[in-house]
Amino acid sequence: VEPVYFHVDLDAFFASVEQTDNPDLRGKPVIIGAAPGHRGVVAACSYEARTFGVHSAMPISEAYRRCPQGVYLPVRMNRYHELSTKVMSLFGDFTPKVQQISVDEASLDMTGTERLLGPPETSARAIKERVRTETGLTISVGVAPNRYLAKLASEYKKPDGLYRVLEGAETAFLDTLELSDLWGLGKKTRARLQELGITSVRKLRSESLQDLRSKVGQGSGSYLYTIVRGRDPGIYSEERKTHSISNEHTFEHDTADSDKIRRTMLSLSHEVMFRMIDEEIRPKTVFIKVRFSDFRTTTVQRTLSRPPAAAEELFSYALELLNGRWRGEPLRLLGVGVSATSDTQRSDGYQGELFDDAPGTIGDKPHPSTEKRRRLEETVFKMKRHGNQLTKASLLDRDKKSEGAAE
DNA sequence: ATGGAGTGTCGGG
DNA sequence: TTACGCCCGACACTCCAT
Repeated sequence: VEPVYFHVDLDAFFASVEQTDNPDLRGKPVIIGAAPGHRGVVAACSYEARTFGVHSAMPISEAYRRCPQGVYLPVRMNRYHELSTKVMSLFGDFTPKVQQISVDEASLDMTGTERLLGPPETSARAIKERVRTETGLTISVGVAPNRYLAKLASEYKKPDGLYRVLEGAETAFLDTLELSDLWGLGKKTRARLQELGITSVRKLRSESLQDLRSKVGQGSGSYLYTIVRGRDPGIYSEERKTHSISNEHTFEHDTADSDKIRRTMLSLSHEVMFRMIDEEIRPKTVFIKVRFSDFRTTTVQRTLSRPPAAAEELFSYALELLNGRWRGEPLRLLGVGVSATSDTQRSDGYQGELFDDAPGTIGDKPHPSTEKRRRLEETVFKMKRHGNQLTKASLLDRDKKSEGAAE
């Protein structure tokens, strides 16, 4: 049986939810994110807003300049999560092989469903219709012989799109795209390729694996070589555990107030420790992140002999790291994090003790506030949506196998 | 050679 | 006077130890 994958993407998700929840907003430029006048960016915006040149990740101040008549709304992650769960469960009626990629995306293995559901175009239309009638939301569906191409296909006809890349038409499809349409090929790599005289997918495909690897690096070289041939680089491979947890904060105004900085550091540390315990991971490396007024950003890390056992302990290590790097200049951002580099951080029966017998454990603290729980849920969810992403290492291994002859 | 640690870069949701 | 969040994983590069 020929493999068939669907990539499903909810259109302008956050903004669409706001518009279906409040019909007054339909047809209007809706911008979700920080409030105008504050530091922050656009998390999502409606297609109406996009006609003003607004797009996600744009500084909110810039968005406001371009679209002062827009309706600016805060992120209501709980509500989006709710609808996301509903939509994801609908996909389960079409195939058991649903991989949620993020809050608004899923990759479906539809191989072998034809006998039951009809050809891919038919089942794709059925899914779109089902989501629309049950939630009022529109989705874009990409159909292809592998997950990577399905992802690109879902972008191809947005919004409310449906596009299929047939077997045998992979490279022809890719040749209709710009380099910037390729997932995993960002601005910097594009600039590097431009320097090398590579400005199209076709040209990129004409480069040898060896050249690509030497010019853009081993990992990226193999990756690019794979994707321009319409092969799956494995961006949605199965496994994936959390390796790091971090919490950072941009001050409303840059500050050199050491008391304020200490207090911020402490609350960031508490949040990180809370999530460490909640997710049952035991990372041994502590790091801090500092951003200065001029946007220069630096991280400092230190590996411990055992995981920090309490927020206060994490806080004291973080403070030490800060002292090594901060000379009293105003700070724009402060972050605290933990990561597990080498040895596994998998939860097992043994881990409880390390927390239990540590001094000042979180165990004798009161229950986290409702607000804190809510934020935790949001954060955990946001992190989980990254849980199915590409491991470039595994890609490299795959490549060494499949391209061994070329090496 | 190999691998850990530390720092920074890149790409993405 | 003026922008630029928050969080994640992978990787390059360097220094260092084995």
